[in-house]
Amino acid sequence: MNIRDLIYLRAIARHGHFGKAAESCNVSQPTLSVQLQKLEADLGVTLIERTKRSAMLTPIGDRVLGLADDALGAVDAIRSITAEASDPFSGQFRFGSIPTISPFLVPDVLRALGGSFPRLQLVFRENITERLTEDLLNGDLDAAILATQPETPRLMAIPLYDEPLLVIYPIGHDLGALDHLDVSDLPLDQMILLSEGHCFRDQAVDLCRLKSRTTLAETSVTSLETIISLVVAGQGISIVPALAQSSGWLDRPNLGVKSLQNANATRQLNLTFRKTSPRRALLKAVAEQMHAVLN
Amino acid sequence: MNIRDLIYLRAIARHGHFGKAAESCNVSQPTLSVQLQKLEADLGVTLIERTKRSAMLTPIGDRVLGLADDALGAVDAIRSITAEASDPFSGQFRFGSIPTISPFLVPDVLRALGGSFPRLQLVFRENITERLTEDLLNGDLDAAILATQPETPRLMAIPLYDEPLLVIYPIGHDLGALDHLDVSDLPLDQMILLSEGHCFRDQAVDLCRLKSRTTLAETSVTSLETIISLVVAGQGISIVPALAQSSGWLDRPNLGVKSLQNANATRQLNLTFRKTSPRRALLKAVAEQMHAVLN
DNA sequence: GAATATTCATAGGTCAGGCCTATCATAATG
DNA sequence: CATTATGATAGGCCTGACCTATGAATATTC
Repeated sequence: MNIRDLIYLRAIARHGHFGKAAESCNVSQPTLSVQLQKLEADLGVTLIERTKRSAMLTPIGDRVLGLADDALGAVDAIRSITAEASDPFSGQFRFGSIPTISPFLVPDVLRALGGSFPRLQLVFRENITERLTEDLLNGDLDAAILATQPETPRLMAIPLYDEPLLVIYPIGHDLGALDHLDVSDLPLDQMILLSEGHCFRDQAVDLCRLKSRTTLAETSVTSLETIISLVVAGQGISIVPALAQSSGWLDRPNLGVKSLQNANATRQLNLTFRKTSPRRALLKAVAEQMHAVLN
Repeated sequence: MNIRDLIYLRAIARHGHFGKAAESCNVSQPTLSVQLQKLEADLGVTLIERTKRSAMLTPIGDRVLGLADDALGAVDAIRSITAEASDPFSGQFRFGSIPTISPFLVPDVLRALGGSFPRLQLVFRENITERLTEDLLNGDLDAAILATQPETPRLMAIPLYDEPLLVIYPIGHDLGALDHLDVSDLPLDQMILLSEGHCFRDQAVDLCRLKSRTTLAETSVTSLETIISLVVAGQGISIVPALAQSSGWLDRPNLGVKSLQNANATRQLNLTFRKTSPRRALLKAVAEQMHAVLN
């Protein structure tokens, strides 16, 4: 059986005439004649009763036609939705980012993407790198803004922004007296960090361990907001991404902010997605939009 | 697009693997690879995201698959109902007969057909010849038991029974005294006939006019039952088909019954159907059953 | 009722396209 | 780094869908 055969059947039933049906299908009359015979032979029943006067459906032919209409309807629906979706800048775009990026970035990014890609239906999801990576790999996510390089060759990343890391401390802290700040100057025992699982914690740890093996303070929390509050309250110092400052999160009384001189005191934000993703054009355009927002 | 393509898509989606999907479809892997590419090119979208690890559906691919399942379900249903219907002795059998036959014949015929063709769903309809013929021609009826020969070459008839015509009269009527009755003996002015439109009226008229042009009595009614009652009540005489007697309808006190000697005092019952009907085998078998019931 | 028209079926030939085997490129695995 | 697994590509074969030309049977017309 063939979709074409069902179309032919429908045409013959509608016109009650092989010749006119053939014309409506843009084929010759013998074609329809032969194809319908094959369909009938295939199914083992007579679908059309031929008269010199009219070609009319048999009862079973009528039931088959009803089902054929169902099938053809589904096929039309396939053509219809794929025609819409053939625009690469339409449909759902499901992306995520990590908690140390989303609060500073997502409002602007959503606004920018919504403006540039009006036919795109944006779905955003926040999670830690590990979970976002899983979702990327199993296809539940189209892209993610991450601060780490992909660990599997199945993912690839487009760089978005080299983000400096800043030290924050309570006003009156010794750090306030230093002109040029280096990682080695930081009192690691006063450091407040995010809890395990946040890549930003790992990055802070890596950065500090470069210069010192002193154990870090045990205090660990689950959001930058809490960390800032703790520092403001004089409970310790911390490292935060520069976007927090440009977003105004660090404009708090009693909070000192200093940049680090170390060359590697940055994290690289990137747009990560499956290397095999069929939406490369869209991803590239999205990355450009994000780059524009960030730089 | 092609039904096969949708089957391939479904197989690839189910197995997540071109090779296994190909095996399940009994084709080679390159076949699936190429056919899916063609389908994607045809629709203008990527349906499957290929990885060395797994072939997974894109979001649009998933929606297409859902519709493909609908289409394939309808196709399966077509195969299913046609497989059942390929038995020529199954499905609906819609037949009719005229009012001067049905009361004597239909109960026995329904019983006989029901016993011989248990998978046949019998639908019976009573009407006058003209309406039954219309229904036959437009396909609303598979066959009809008629007492007239088809007037159009599009219909054909299998003879079932040569039914004698009988004269009925009230006991005490002059006719009771005659040994051998001929049409010419009948007092036409006392004749009670069915109303216009009933073929049996026309046949009675034809039969009588052969011998006489005397006008017939104006009394005309719409059922044999009423005619018999009128004759019993002494209102006149009439002609009835022999089946009425074998069915016991004429076993009434005060009713005399005599056969006619004329050679043409019969009507021929036949099974009429479209010459183009695809159910010739069934019709032949049905006619044989009816013949057996009648003879 | 013979001639003409209409309609579906058949025949033969052409060509696209679906399928195969063989092979390649790339990625996962040990 | 070698091996295995997987999907893509190439080239050739062959089915089958399509066309034109024609036939057979029925309708219509004069």
